[in-house]
Amino acid sequence: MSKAAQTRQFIIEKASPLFNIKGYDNTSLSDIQEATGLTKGAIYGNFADKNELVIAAYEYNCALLRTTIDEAIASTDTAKDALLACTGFYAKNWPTVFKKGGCPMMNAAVEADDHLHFMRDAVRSSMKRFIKKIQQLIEKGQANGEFKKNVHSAEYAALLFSILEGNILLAKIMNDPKYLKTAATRISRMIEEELST
Amino acid sequence: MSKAAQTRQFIIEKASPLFNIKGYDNTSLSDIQEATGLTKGAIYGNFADKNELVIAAYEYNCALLRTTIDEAIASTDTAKDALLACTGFYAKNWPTVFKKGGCPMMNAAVEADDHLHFMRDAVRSSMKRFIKKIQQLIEKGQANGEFKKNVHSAEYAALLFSILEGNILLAKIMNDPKYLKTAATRISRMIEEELST
DNA sequence: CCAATTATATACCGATCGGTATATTTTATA
DNA sequence: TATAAAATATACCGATCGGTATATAATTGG
Repeated sequence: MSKAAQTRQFIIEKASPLFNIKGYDNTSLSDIQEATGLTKGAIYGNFADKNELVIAAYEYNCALLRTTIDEAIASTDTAKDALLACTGFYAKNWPTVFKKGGCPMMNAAVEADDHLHFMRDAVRSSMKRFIKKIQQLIEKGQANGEFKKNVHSAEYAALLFSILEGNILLAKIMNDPKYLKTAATRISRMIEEELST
Repeated sequence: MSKAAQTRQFIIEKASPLFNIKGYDNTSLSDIQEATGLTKGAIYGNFADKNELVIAAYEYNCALLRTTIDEAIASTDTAKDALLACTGFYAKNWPTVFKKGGCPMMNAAVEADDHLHFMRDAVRSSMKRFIKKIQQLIEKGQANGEFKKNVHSAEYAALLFSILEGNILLAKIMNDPKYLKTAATRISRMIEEELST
């Protein structure tokens, strides 16, 4: 890896939590200078403009989330447990996630359709990807007989995702993780009563 | 109403949709000047600073939403229909709501815990108020025998709210109201199968 | 190890931000 | 209608924003 590539990665790693906590628009270049200890020369030598860094940082935030959730999924045996691990991730890791600014998709989503339109596609595809992951877990369960086959997997996945996000919103603004517990309990119940055979 | 009070109200009415669409932070004083046709003199003559206007506009956005939903509720007879009217509001009025920037509570919530901390209390209490409205509709149904009494009304109200908000988030970023329909269908089913006696 | 290249630092730019002091206009009152 | 008071317009302020041209330093290949 060339020196510049290293620096680029370093900038992304230092900037991404800032973006997720302070907001992509509200985080300034000087914030990033401070966090990295670098100057504008180094930053603009590695990114064409702030937007490029914003996108890269957002992708990094999502990738980090994905990796962690994939690990949780990997250590399960059944589709049901995998689904629980995936949807229960936020409830289980709330202090950590909260400290890092909450769900990157939700945070970016609001800014994206407010005014940072250039990142809307990135937000959309990361959300679709997440929902698709849930969908595939459902379908896996349907294929191996764990889950009922008459459930519309895509629609159901989106529903689970929205319950999750809605409760994250509440938990964050109220500063109370009890909402995440409610969400986890509800989803667990839905899996038990509506999905499981 | 004095001239200044009139102007103050006029500014709030013109600024509030802007804030909800562009974001409270991203909407500048010059945006507001343009929208009102007034100058900074008039604006700062009626508000101590931008924050005061932001709070006033947010309250106005919430009050508007509340009024419309209350009207929908008023034209119902049963607790069940009232609950459906309340939770189905966004699905029914999506084009209008969408054009106005979506749910004011969600929009403000993300900005509030990102960096506009001064409006966090306002967001919290408006959300609590909305959830309480749902809760009271549930309790009304429990009192008159429409709903089962073993449901935790407050918790259940928060759950319905989060399903609603989660789907609004999805609908907005994906620009697809189908998610709102899913939410409405799901909530309708929950009322039928879990609440109704 | 030296030169060419790449990467980073420095100093600056125009635009825009929220906010304010003051001048001017409009409103209300006597 | 004259005048005091209130409301609005104008012109400006310092700070900060993203971005860039250029100077300096670090890296790399021969």
